[in-house]
Amino acid sequence: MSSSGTGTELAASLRAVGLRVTATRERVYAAIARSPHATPEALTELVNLDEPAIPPSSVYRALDALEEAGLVTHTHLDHHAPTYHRADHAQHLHLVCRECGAVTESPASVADDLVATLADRHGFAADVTHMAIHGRCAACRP
Amino acid sequence: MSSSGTGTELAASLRAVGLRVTATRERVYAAIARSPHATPEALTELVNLDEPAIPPSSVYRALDALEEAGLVTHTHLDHHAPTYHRADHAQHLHLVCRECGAVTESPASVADDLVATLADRHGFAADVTHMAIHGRCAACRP
DNA sequence: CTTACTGCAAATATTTTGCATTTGG
DNA sequence: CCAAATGCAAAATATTTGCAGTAAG
Repeated sequence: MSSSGTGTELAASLRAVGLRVTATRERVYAAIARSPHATPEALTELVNLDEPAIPPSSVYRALDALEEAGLVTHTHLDHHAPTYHRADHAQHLHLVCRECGAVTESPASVADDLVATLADRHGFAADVTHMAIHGRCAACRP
Repeated sequence: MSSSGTGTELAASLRAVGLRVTATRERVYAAIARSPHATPEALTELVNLDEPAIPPSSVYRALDALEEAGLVTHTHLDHHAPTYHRADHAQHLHLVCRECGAVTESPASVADDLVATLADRHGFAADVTHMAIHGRCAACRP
């Protein structure tokens, strides 16, 4: 049980949807695990601390593959910035400070009431796992 | 009180922050009022049903100006799509269907509990007005 | 008048795609 | 082996910017 069996899960999840296990996908997945809330650009940089370098286009394709395998999800925390995180670490909401940009996490359960209300009133099945809430964090409040 | 004095409010809000009142800004603002949740691209198209045509770059600049004047706000409902709405019509959340893309609105008050909880547990002042919730709408559920 | 705004076109930034080559299963 | 994935470079998309002319105040 060296490193929580993550490598094995990655292989299994990819194969389960008919995708291959490649070095590129392993490296991108490892980078996401190391750096939650990272953008594709940031992940490219992070991944390329090691060689051989992986071009941005391949990072994008790896992200698609990982997402298709259900290993990662992405959220749009701000403008041009999809951020990726591991699916098994996704049960939280993102509190994005409009002031300093800090991203805090909160357990998804705080939104249970809201989810129930939306299901009730609109028949809408909300996935709060993908939710970003903007506002002002404790540190940036007067 | 013909049309709720909107034209006057626009002029006043722009001037209040030292911006000028121009035909471009009036037309873009009118388009937003007519079509909530529209992207810059959609607004450009809508605005250009009348002539003279306004180029995209000017629409972007008008949106910036209107936002700076506090007349409109924008939200990111999905990938490359900031959507604009009038600030005085913004007290709602956006329920975005991942299936069909439909955007439903729900009064912001349904999130009151959540807002209170986040303030309580994280000292985070959430602005649910800018919140998009992804999921599946009633029509797209089995 | 004076400075901000606009239109146009070119520049940026970001993500996607075609295709020959490599590699996983 | 065969199909899928990669690397590279070029294309597509979205947004920003420089500048000279126009118009708001």
